[in-house]
Amino acid sequence: MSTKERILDAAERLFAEQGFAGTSTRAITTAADANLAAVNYHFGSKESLIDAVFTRRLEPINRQRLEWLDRLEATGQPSLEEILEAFLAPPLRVHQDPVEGKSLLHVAQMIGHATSRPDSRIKDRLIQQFDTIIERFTAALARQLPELEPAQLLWRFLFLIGSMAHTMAISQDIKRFTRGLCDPHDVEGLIRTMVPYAAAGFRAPVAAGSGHPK
Amino acid sequence: MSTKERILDAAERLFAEQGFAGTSTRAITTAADANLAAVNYHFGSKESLIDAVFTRRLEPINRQRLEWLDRLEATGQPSLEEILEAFLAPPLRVHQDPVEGKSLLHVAQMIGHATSRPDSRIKDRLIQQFDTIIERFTAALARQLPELEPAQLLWRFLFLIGSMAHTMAISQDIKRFTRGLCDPHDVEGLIRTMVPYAAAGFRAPVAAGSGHPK
DNA sequence: GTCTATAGGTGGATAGAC
DNA sequence: GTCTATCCACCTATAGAC
Repeated sequence: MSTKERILDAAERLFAEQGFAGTSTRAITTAADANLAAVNYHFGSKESLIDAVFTRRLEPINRQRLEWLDRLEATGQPSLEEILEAFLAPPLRVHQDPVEGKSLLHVAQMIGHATSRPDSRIKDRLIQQFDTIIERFTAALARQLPELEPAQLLWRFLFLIGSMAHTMAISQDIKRFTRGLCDPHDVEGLIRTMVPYAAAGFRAPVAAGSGHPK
Repeated sequence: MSTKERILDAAERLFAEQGFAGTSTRAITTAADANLAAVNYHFGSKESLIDAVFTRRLEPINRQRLEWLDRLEATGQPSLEEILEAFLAPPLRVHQDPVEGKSLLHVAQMIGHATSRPDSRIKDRLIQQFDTIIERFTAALARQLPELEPAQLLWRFLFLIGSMAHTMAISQDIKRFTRGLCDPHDVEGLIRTMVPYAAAGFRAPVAAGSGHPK
């Protein structure tokens, strides 16, 4: 494996475990069995390395989501459940993959670090990676739920993202939290749990006055 | 205002904005207009300061949740919507309060920082603050939904926590994300949106095989 | 591409005067 | 309780040999 790849792997793990500020390039190069100067040689700076770590994992997942949605829409109007599955399954499946699983756990934790920090350039560039995804999926959901006001649909989409992101970020604590009742490694079961939960939420009648005080 | 309080206020804001490792005690004491040695004098260490910042805000909110649930249960079996409101309204209301609002936004972001870091003592002590809450509310939900398997109920409770935590953590980006359609400052509207969404999710029929592969 | 060496800076924590 | 002064470990980044 090349030095560049070893650095990406080590950085991914350490950034997830300790945050960006909490991880020194020294720690990364040591863990990667590379020289201290290698980060700057291969990536230019610590910040560019962070971007590279994100892009390597997110690009394939978001491509999969869009291809899945493309396939669904090519054969007519997809159901609400199908749209939700196209959104949830790609990240959750990678998340659980025995080979790549840890990598996406780490990325989920890194996203937690980045989104928790309100004003960082890291976060801005991260959000760009999701622009197309948000646009395509909200459009598909709106076609399936024409009665739902746009603001309500967006709120519910945010709730869905929160459920997914939170589940992934704390997956290693879920067993302890639930005293072993919930098994985060059973991803197909998790998908079959999350899709109906979210679908029912999206179909719920709007309470009087929600989000439209005037 | 005492030096101790000024340090807590400054630390809360800076930890939220920049994470724990990204915030130096120097930055905190400068922002608090206090002496560099004051953090160690009043709190002993940076880590104990982090704990103090969390406890100051979380303790009253979790007390409010439990009192609300106590009142509900004193007058019979509360409805699913009432239980969810008792769980969601206290943090969301503080979150939006003109005086204390920023403080809880900061705590939400700090929770994001802490939960994103898998192995920290900070996270362990943070989780303890929620032990009673989780126990009492899952029990109340289970009484209201006796047909739902315990594992399914816990999954759905995790989804709810994710929706709430995520909404609070990114509240300052919601306007931008939704092109102004969703207004995170309309908390009563948000509560009236989130409660029916989650209630419908909790009541959704369980898909075949979810969470019980064997 | 990889190494050593080092510059130049910031970190948490403390000692001891007031 | 608050201050100054200081210790020393650690940080990112770069220069320059190989």
